[in-house]
Amino acid sequence: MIDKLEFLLALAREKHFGRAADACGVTQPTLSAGVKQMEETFGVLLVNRGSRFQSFTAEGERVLDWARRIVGDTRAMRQEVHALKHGLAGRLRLAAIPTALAMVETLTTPFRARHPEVQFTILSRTSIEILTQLDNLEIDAGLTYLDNEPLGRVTAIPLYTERYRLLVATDAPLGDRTSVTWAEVAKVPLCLLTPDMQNRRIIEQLLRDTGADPHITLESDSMILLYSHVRTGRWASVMPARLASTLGLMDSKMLRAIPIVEPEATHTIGLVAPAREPMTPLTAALVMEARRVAPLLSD
Amino acid sequence: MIDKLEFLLALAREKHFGRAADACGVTQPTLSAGVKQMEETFGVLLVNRGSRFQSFTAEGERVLDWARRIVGDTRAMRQEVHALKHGLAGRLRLAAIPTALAMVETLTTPFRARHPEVQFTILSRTSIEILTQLDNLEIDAGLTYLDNEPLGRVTAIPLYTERYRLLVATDAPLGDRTSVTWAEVAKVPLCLLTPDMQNRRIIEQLLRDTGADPHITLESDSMILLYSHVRTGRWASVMPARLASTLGLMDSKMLRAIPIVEPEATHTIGLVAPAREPMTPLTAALVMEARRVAPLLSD
DNA sequence: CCGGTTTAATAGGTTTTTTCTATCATACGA
DNA sequence: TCGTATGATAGAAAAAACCTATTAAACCGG
Repeated sequence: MIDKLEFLLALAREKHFGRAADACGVTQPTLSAGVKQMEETFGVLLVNRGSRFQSFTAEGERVLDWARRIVGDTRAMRQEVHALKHGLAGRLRLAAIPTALAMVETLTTPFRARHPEVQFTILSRTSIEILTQLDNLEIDAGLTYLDNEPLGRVTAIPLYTERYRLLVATDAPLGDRTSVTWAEVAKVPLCLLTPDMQNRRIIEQLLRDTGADPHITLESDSMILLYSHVRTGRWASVMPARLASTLGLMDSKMLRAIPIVEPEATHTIGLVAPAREPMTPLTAALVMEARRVAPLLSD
Repeated sequence: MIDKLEFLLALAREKHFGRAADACGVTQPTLSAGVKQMEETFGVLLVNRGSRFQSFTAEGERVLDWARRIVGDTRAMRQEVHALKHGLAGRLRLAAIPTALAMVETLTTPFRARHPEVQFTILSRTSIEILTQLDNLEIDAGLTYLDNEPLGRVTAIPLYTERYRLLVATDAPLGDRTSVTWAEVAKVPLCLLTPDMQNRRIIEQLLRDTGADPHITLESDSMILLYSHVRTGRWASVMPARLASTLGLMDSKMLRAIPIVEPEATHTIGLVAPAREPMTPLTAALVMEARRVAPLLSD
């Protein structure tokens, strides 16, 4: 039964019988049969199919909701029993927005010191992807904006506030300033994250609020790529202060991270975990670590 | 997997492999194998066995907790999907303390008018049994005291307050009074519920508070039996006012239900359902009915 | 201390269920 | 219209679940 519910979850995220079957480590006929069997026991169609996967029926969506809960609880149970016997162990699957990637370390380092048997998988994802994957049990927790877009059913622990800096080569325009305004930033060629990133949307909004038409001449989903382009002196970028200092840019002679004012915008970044009671032991431990670390990060 | 969890739940309430197997509709070796298999997949012993069932291990108790939740959610899922397709149907399993049995009708009658496909099973149980069976998913809801002993993790909907009456034959001692005190009640031969019933403990406490040593010369777990003994005129009993009126005693010339004062004690009786979110559709509907009915029952 | 009883584990065999491979039917796109 | 992608179906093989019968161990009353 629980295996069948996992089939349904896989189908929900892959929207494709074959790929869902792969994800579950079974063949496509096995998954098809599993779904069909659930439909027979419930006496209700769960999936609208034409010649391919189309969508879930209303009943299917409800079952999906329950499946998320039941599968999640089952995993939590396994993990908890294992932790009782062998201590906290296993793999924590995290996802973070690109601008938060550099600070994940402030969470993972003390966590690992406390629980050496725990392994991590950390992915760079958009804020929307983080929330979806959280819902679908694909990750255990995420690091994303808490105050900008609706979060859904999650537990949120604020970690720090993002303040924005103009990242620019020392010898480039504006490179010698101690502070700049958003209006000034809008006039220089910028490289930013791609528009599917919330950070990009935030910054673009701030730029447009000045009435200007910003020149975003390069975009990427990688902060490293942006960073390397700024080093050429031909682009500037905007990034959170904490990210800039973590990267050690403050020490560099070539690059500067200049506070951007008017307005001095801030956004809260924090840990989000599924709002389940009780949480899996690993997630609970991570949340506890986040609460411990948060005061050390506040400005 | 879920079947195995059901095995564990059955074992928890039967404390006996053979009886648990019977309850699950399988043979004893099947249940034994199921439990052993769980122990192997978890890598942990769940049950302490000597030559017979002894107890659950710490890990076993945790798994049991999860099992209650997961099995409950699975049933709720089935029920919900069925309700989506065919409307609210199925069997609602209730338990009520004996003194509340006569008023269950005020809940079931309007409920059945609204949902004709729903069937009921209603058992007479002690307040403690009700809470245990609620935990073990053996019943969907119960009717019991809300204000006297600790309830645990339940949703409680107050329905009415119990006030006490001396049930006595018209020609017996005290039979002609318009009100009596607890001290007077303590002096006549009484028949009451057995001491495992909370109602008995409440009344005995009230009697002892007067300093007297009450004569409880007959006890039973059946209100009907008590009632038939009072009719002989050789015993009196104490019962809630609402029960007395529901039984139509007020109309009878032979029996009277006389208010007991000093003090005029009251206890709240209500519906209790597992504090699960979301509830099964049947339980949710019953809770809604209880909320609807409650104002009509208040004095 | 000794047979009888209760209780759960084990062995062996049967049935049921699950899963796989291979193939087919259908729709979609170029 | 033909090639491709997708999911259903059929049939066989493998795995599992389950049952009956039996055994081993503890408990109990005399």
